[in-house]
Amino acid sequence: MSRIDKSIVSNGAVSLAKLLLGTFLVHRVDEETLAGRIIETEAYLHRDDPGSHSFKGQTRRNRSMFGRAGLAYVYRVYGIHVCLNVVALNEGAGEAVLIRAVEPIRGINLMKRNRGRDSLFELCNGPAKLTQALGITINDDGKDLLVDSKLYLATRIDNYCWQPLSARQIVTKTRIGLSRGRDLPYRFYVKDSRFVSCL
DNA sequence: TGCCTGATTGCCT
DNA sequence: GGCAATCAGGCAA
Repeated sequence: MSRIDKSIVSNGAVSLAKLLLGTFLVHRVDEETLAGRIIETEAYLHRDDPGSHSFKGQTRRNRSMFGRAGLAYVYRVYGIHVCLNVVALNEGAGEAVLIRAVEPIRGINLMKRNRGRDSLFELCNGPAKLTQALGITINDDGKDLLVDSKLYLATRIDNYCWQPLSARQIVTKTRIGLSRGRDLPYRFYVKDSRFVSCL
């Protein structure tokens, strides 16, 4: 088992958002392993980022976002969906990286059942789609993605192995769905991947 | 206490 | 392109 190293998540959110591209998100449920390759991320900072949940300070909802680097910050949005973040930098920094899209690698049949649809490209191409596909819930908020036995980040799975992407393999755009902070270039995705949430 | 909004998705026209 | 679903957090009163 090849976990993500602490030194990686100790980067700031912008740096971590790019480093996470190509790594693997793994969720073991019962006897099955659900896993995908991270294709699209967004960075959320603390001060100077009005689009971030942490911008106005710590609350009960965003408490995990101020936890130590590598924790999962899972929140409910629009009353229906949940989204998964990886906390960045260090405890108290209030920085995190939203996982927006994943390329399904393992457990695809279960993902299809969880999602109620069949197209490979519709399983994990959105922040709330991938949590649904991987069976991630609000109860996973605060779990340590570096050491948790069920939900964690990895640099290798099966024959797939992560190596950091070069700058020209990464596309930089503005973030999706924000009313504030929409001009900041904090969205990143793997160039030419068919698994992004949108272009 | 009440109102408004949202780091989304999917179905409708 | 429009819009409903659905509810907790945040803030005003």
